[in-house]
Amino acid sequence: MSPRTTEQYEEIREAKRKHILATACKLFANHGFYDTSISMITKQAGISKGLIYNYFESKEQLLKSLVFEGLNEFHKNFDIDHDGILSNKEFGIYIDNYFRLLDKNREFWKLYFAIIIQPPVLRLVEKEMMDFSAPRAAILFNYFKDNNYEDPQAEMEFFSAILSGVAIKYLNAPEYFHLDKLKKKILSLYPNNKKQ
Amino acid sequence: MSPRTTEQYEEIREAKRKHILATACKLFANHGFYDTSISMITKQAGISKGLIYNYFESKEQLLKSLVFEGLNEFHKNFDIDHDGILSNKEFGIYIDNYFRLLDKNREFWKLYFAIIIQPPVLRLVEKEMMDFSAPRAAILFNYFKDNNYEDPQAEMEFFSAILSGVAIKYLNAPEYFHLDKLKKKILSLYPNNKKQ
Amino acid sequence: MSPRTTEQYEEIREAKRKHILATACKLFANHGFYDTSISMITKQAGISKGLIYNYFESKEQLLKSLVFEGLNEFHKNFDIDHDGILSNKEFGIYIDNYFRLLDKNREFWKLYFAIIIQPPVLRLVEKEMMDFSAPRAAILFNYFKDNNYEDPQAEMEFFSAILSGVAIKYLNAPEYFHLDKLKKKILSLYPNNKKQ
Amino acid sequence: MSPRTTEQYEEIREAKRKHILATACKLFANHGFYDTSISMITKQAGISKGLIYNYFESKEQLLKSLVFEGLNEFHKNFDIDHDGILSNKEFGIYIDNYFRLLDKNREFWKLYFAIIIQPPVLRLVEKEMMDFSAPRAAILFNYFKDNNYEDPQAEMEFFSAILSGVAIKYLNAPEYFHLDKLKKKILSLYPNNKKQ
DNA sequence: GATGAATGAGTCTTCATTCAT
DNA sequence: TATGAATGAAGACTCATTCAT
Repeated sequence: MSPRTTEQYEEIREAKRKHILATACKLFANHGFYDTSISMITKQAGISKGLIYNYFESKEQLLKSLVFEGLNEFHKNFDIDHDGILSNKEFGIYIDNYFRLLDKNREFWKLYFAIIIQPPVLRLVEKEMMDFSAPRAAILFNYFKDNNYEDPQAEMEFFSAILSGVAIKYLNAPEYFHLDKLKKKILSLYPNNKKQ
Repeated sequence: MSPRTTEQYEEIREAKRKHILATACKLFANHGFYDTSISMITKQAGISKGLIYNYFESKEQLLKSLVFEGLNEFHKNFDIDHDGILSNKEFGIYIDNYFRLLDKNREFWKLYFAIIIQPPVLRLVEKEMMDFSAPRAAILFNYFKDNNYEDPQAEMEFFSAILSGVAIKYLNAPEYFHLDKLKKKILSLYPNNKKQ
Repeated sequence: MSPRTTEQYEEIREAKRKHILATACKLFANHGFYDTSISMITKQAGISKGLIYNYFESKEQLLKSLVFEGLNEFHKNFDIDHDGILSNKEFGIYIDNYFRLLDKNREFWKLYFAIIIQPPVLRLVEKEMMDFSAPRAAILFNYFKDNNYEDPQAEMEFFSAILSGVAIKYLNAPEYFHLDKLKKKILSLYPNNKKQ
Repeated sequence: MSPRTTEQYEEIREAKRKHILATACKLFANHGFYDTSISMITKQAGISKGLIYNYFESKEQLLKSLVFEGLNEFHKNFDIDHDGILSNKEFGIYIDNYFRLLDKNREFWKLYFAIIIQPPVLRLVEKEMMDFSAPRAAILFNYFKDNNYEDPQAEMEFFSAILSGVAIKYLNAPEYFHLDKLKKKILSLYPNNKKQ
């Protein structure tokens, strides 16, 4: 058999990396960062304990990668044309996507909210978080300002709070909170994008 | 010398108990439950490591007491006359108190939200939490129903989500989120209590 | 009321001492020396934790007193006239008493055998034990020698072994081992004292 | 370099496991279960403190394994053909082996008797003990019954008591108790097997 | 790349003993 | 004499990480 090419190795490596990340995400989300041991992850992922350090420097780095790559994925759906301006259409799409991804990637978001609330874990990924949230906040501020809201800052804060609140409530008790109804309620508060 | 009287002992115990709880609350809130060791608490509280077990059965029990007594304190401000019905006035007072206590007991609420999002920690206090949230949800549902809201259930969920979202955002970045503006925004959504 | 006399105080003190010893004996026998804490003893005895140190120097000393005083009590029934010689009658009485006290003071004997088998506990009371067992062994040796047993030493060892074995088996499972039958069996091995 | 094969790992594990068991047996026998710390065992065995938990779930499990495997070893010498019936020959062999193994594995038997007498430790291994002693008692009962002893139950109890008593006395003071003489004495009580 | 045995610092918890009152 | 709060050393156990193979 001919030896594998470098690309093939890279592919295999990348696939295993993703596999480890996915396994860790599930476990972190359901057991918490501290109650998930490296052993649990490697056992669940079907690899040996030592191997994980071949892919990630440490447990902390694993978490960072997880959060960073997850947020990256999500960020693609915000300000789609990357012009720093949110059109009414983009605003509507954003809300749509928010709810869709919240439901689709429950585990990731559970992890995300657990992280931003737990100080010592947050510290680990603080920089990464800021890199995402700061520009997003600015863009939202401008959106409300451009749409002549009286107090765009307050509006932005309120809007962020609603989205976070809905997420937390839903993630915590998916059987009791109805995403579709909540989404409709939110959309009714921001009628602009309806006409779009 | 004769020994202290029972009352003297009880006073000492109660004072120290409160002192330990306050110390633990601060540390849990700022470092997280798992990153706060018993050693840290006792050192901070100025007592020996063993003594804490004279007051609390375990680290878990300490957390339970903390949550339970904190929620108890908070609960006093909801449905003040305990008739199971929320008048418009009580609804307004509730919002007032929510914001006031959120600011006043920031540490407790940081701890609270950290807990409800972290599965393994939540499990420890699940029962206590439920005993508080279930009746509260029911009363809110009735409030919206009695006030002829189209979908009281959705309204209740939405209202809960907003409150939680505001809390999380504020607790996470008090310097960036303006409680007074957010409160005004919320009140504007529920005009009934204005007229009261 | 007139103050108590010195003797009254002594009596009270002695009664409380005995009470503590009895409580400790029961607990040691049923839970083992290491699994019985000072707290357990004082709680069971209805006194405060500190008070026990007013009666016994330490947990170890408490054990020593327990064993020493118990053996002392038992020893009264051996070589009744203290002439260093065991008559056939005294031999028979000894066996009688052995079985009687084994049943009556089960707790003490459980403790006793637990002690002589557990090295670190034994070390604590080694001297006391030796002071009892050495002269007893000598007297038994002489008894078998005077009664013209072929190998008095072997006989003495065998006899001691039987008594210990019966005790251990019985104490361990009183419902399965029948003291009366075992006693009859032993007596049949040493017919001399029957004729007496 | 390629990793070790599964067999290599298993060999390493098994060897180390046996080494730990042997070390623990010696220490438990000489210091008692409670006075032997995990630290002592690992230090004596020349391994790190954590490693022992790679081989045994807990200190209790270590004890259980020790007792179970030791009794298993011993049991091989009882009712050799496993037909549930003890021939006179097997009875004699049993006594032979009992004395031989008592001397050879003194440490194990010290541990064994320390355990059956200490209630809290016994509780840990109760089931394992019963699984061994119950069938043995039954077989002995049948042996005495088949050999027309008047009261087979009493005989069985007596025989068990003697063996236990001899063991305890010998293990406690090997320099004072003469196994060979005691064995001869016992054999003289059960002459059947002499003719065999 | 892959394995899992090995390390050791750190965690929660217990408990005999002391001591101010 | 009597109380129980307080101490701190020591114990069992966990787990991220390393490393020989």
